[in-house]
Formats: sequence, structure tokens, C-alpha cells
Amino acid sequence: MADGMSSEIPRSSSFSFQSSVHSAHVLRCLDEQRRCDALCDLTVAVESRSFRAHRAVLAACSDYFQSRVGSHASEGLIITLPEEVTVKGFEPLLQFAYTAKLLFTKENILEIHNCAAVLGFHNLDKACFEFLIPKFFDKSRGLQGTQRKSCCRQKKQVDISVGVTEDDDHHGAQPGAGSEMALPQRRSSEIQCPVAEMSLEIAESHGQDCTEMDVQTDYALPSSNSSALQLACGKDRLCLENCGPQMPFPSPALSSEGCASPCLPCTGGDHDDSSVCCGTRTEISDDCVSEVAVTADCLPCVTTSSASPASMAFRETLDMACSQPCGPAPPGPGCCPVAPFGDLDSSVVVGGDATLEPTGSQGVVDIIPSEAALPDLTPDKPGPERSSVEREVAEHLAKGFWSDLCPPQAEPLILEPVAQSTLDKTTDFHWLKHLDLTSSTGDCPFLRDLGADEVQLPNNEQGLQLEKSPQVSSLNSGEDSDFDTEGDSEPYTERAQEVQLPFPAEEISSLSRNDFQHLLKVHPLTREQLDFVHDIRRRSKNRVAAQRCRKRKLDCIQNLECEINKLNSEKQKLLQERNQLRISMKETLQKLSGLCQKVCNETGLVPEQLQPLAKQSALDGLPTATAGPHRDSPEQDTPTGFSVDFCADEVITATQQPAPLDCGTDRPVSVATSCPSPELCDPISIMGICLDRSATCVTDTGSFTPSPFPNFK
DNA sequence: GTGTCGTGTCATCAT
DNA sequence: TGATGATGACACGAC
Repeated sequence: MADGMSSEIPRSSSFSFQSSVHSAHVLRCLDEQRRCDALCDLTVAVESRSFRAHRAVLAACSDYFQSRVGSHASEGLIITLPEEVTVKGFEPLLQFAYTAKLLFTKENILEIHNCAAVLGFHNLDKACFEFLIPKFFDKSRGLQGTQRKSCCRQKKQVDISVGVTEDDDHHGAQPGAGSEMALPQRRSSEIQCPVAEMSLEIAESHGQDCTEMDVQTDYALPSSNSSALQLACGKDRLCLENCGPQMPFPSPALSSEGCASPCLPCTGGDHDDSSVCCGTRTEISDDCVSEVAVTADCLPCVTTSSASPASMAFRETLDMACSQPCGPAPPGPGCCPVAPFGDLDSSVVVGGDATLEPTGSQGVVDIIPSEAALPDLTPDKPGPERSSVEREVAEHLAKGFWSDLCPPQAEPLILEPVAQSTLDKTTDFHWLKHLDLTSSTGDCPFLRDLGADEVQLPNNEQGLQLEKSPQVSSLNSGEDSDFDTEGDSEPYTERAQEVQLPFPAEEISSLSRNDFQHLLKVHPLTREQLDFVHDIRRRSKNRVAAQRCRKRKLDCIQNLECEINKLNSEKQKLLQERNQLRISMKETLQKLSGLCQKVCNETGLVPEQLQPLAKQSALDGLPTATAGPHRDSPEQDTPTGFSVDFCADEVITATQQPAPLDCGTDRPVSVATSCPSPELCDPISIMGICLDRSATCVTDTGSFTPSPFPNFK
């Protein structure tokens, strides 16, 4: 952790894990190929440098590239990036596209951010600025007893409750004391919090003084790698404002407790003066004089309250990004998987060598998803079908955020003794128990993104009452609800009434395993009731599993279709390349033929006489660049005499190809392309080939080898 | 009437 | 050993 931090998204399902491993492997291979310039079909020109890459990779994670390469099928595509994109900012993004790891430091973080905005790296905001930061705060849950304040109050400053680091062990050991007590020590220490770094960068860019850095947050952010960040953020005051005024809260409890996601998409409503829709608001100080708002998703929306040149420039950059087409990215803006390939384990490495120098100006950085920029997230536009991968990621995001944002103590469950003790062991989304989602499950941005609106939570009117914490583990399947349709629930309800269940039938399938067992313990059931309960539960689980399975199948089919298209385009490109090589070879042979004829005319020799001459020249030690190891083998003493094995062993020799070379087949291509370079080849031998073959080659316009894949054209 | 599609259910296997 | 998830197969209803 000398200069970076990393965070990975945990995987909760075997499918997701396997996919991530596969994706990671594929990406590693692609990255290797990119470094070797293998199969690269795209050249990206940035400033004075050029980067070779695979268009599919870049298009997969960048709206800009998707729009650019989508309409270009020609080979050798060269994309010159806008001036706003710098090498400094683009190179980490390119690495991010292949490795899902973003390496950035204080020096280049803003450039990366700008480039990401311009290029539409819609994953970065979620992967880094929205996802990583809360993850860093994970261990701050240890101080849940400390101060928690509403994030939706008018004054958006709440003291952060982080402190697991050694530093905070000293300063934050006082429960309830909050971070304010430790602020003096924190301010002068090194900062490694990326948000704080960004804020400082912006503040410094404004060239204004900031005598006090207030780092405040509204909640304890989750973090899996928090030491350095906590050290940093614990030394600053970071305000992560997450609740927009139009963000309805699931319950009054949540409203008061400040439960929201840092990347909540806009659900509609007007934007008030704060422009805080549902993004992450990083407030450095109260008296900041400038605000820079950046959308959390691919399309930034800038609201600048000052005319600071730096902020204006930043805004212009982001405005340009706004103009970039988001493209028909499958997940759509704002709902992209965290990693470029969605299922990849998203690791974001944060360079942490920055030092907090409280000399910057006051600045407010709002990371706000604009409503206009998130059309797909509006309720009236449900958007495309979410893949299981996206669902997994969103669930993780939701789990990571909401579980921390909604403290368990806020709404204790009736089943609390068992549920809480086994909370971490279960695989269901028990974290949702801490939420009061009775108002609308769509209030969770991640789940709403997945169509969780369709989930109807149990409406307990009898039996066991879980008034404020209904079980919604059925959200595990997203929109799949065990009783999502009245037609399905009626038979259960009727049957439940028949067997006189002491609790709602809905809970049978909605409860987690431990809760369910506890429920059975609490309510002694008859054999009939027990059978019914188990049957309901089994079928419900299986129904959900079947839905997931089918979704996965569809996703696989879609992925395969994309793969086929990709391979098709790749094949077309290779065919064109081969055709050009053939044309080039023909031209070369024609030139050689002409030269040979000229030599013959001048010397009065016939072409056949040149063959022994060439042979003798070679045997006499006439310089040939790459004489093959078996050059002196008697096999070369053939009537044709001229060998092309000087290029490489794998090159087909003339003796091994007694039949006349047909330029319309792969053989000439093999000869031509196997030769490292013309100057490395024996010109006399080439001339011999030319003499032997030119008659048949020069008139051939070339023909393609029949494809082994008839459908791939 | 028939084919297709979506969905639920069962059986089976793996974890 | 039981619970759970994944998945193939089948049935059924809607269109």
C-alpha cells in the first residue's frame, strides 16, 4: 500500500465468480495481446502518442469509442481523441479498460476523470468515485455507534464516522465523539482518500485558500480497504451527500438515519438549488465559493455556481462529455457494470502519495447524476433487460451501500436474535432486512435499476409482524418475486388459510434459511402445515432459480451473438489485410520480373541461365541475409533451383511446392508474409521465384480461400 | 388447430 | 444430512 489501494467486489454466487474469473482471464489475454500489438485493430492517437488497442475492448467500456468504432468496419482504424484527452489521462483509462484497474495519482486523477468523462467511461464513476470510496469506509461500521446524521437535511454536513486506523484508534475511540474531536490531527496529515484528493485538486486548481478542510459524511461508508483511506479521510472532513431532495426515503427511519446510495439515480422530480439529485456530494468546506458538479454516470451534468476559470474549464470539458453520445451500450448509462466487462472483479487501485496541504481553496464537488443524463433510469423508462451479471454487481453495490447506510439498530427485527447472529453467514440478502422498503423497493437505486419495483413486499396483516422490516430476500432474483403476481399468490394464500398457517405464506419463501428455521421453531406446525410450508418454500426457491437460469441462458446467447459479430468483423478485417498483402506482393513480383527481364536483355541471358548463376552466387558466399540451416541441402538442387527457405524454416520452399504457385491461394501469401522483410530475403532467389511464377501470378487478380464458416461472410 | 414463448414445477445433481 | 442453487425436461396457458 505504498502508493496504491485496491478494492475488489466480493462475489456472492458461483456463477458470478466463475464468470469473473473467465472475464479476467480473457482480459488478461487481451491485455497481453495489446502489449504485443497482437490483433489490435485500432490506433488511438492522443496528443503526440498513439496507442494500439482492440476496438471491441474500448467500445465495451467507452461510449465514445463505441460510437466511433461502431460505424467503422475498416481495418487500421485510427481515432484521434479530442484535445481534452491527454496521454496522462488516457493511458490509465486504457489500462483500466483491459485490467479493470485504475492507477491514478494525485497528479493525474483529474485528467483521468476528465478523460473518462469525455470518452464516456461510464463505469469509472461507479467503479471508483462512487463505489470505491464507500468501500473504503467499510470498516467504519465499527463505529456505528458514533455519530450518524441525516444526509437529507438542509445543511449537508455531518461529521464522518470513520476511524479504524491506528490514527482513529486514538482519535476515534470515543464512541459518539465523532470525527470532530480528531479533526485537528487529521487535517495536517497525509491524505489518501481519493475523493479528498480530487477535491483538493480542484480546490488547488481554483487557486484559492482553504484554511479548513471539512470532511464530512452522512453515514459510515463501507470499505474493504480502509486503512489508508481512513487515515486520510479521518484527517479531513469529507461530506458525502447522497440524498437528493427528490429522493424518497423508504421510511422515516431511513430518512432520519441517512440511508441512501452514493450513486442513486434520479427518480424524477425537480432539481433544487443544490442540484443534488442523488449523487455523491463531496463538500470540502462550508464557505466554498465554487461548485463543480459532475454526474455520477457517463453523462456529466455540470452546475457551476461560480465563474472560476478552472471550474469553467472543467465544466466545458464535462459539457463536451455531455455531448458525447452515450451509445447503445447494453447496460446503458448509469447501469453499467462496475468493471468494463461487468463481471470482472473490479479492482481500483488508488495511488495514495498525495499529501494534504490545506492550502487549497474551498470547493464543492458534486457528483450528481443528472436526470437528463439518466434517461434509462427514470421509472417510466425501465430500460433494457438486466443481465445476471449486472444484477450481481448491482446487488453487491446495493449490499455494500445499503447495508452500511442502514444500521441494523435502526429497525430491529422480531427475528433479530437469530437473524442478526447469522446475518453474515447467510447468502440471502438479509441486509435488506435493515431497510424499510415497504414504501417502494425502487428506492434502492441498485435494485430499482434491476426492476425491483416489481417486487412486492409481504404485507403482513396477520401472524408474525415484521412491520418495518419485511423480508425481501426474494430480491435475490431481482424482479423475481415469489408472490409477485396475484394469480400466483392466491393459491398459496388459500392453501395457507386451509392449513391455518400462523404466519403469512409469503414469509415462507421470503425468509432466509435461518429465519425460516427460527420461524418454524417459534411456531410449532403440524405435519400438514410443515409439508405445505416446505413445499411452498421449495417451489418458490426453484421458481426463482429457474428464472435466474433462464436469464443466464439468454445472457449467454447474447454474449455469443456478440462474439460471433466480433469474430465476423475480425475475419473481414483479416481478409482485407490478406488481399492487400497479395496486391502488394504482386506489385513486387511485377517489379522484380521487369528487373529480371531488363537484366536478361542487357546481359543477353535467358531467364533460365540466371538460375545456376543465382545458385552459384549463393554457394560462393554471396551475401544473403538469412541463409537457412539446410540451405546446402541437395534438395535445393532442383530444376527450379531457387528456394525461399531463406526466410524461415516454416516458409514453404519451392521444392516442397512443385506445383506452380497460385497467387489466388494461400501459398503465395505464405511466402510473402513469412518473409521478415524484403531486404532480408535473397533478391536473386526472389527473382528466381519471380521468373518462375510471375507468368502465373501477375495475371491473377486473387481469390479468397473458401471460408470454413459459410455463414461468416 | 398449431407453433412459439413464457412460466412454473419436478427431478436430479452439485455444493 | 438437509438446505439450497443450477439446470434439463416437461406441462400448461397465452398469444
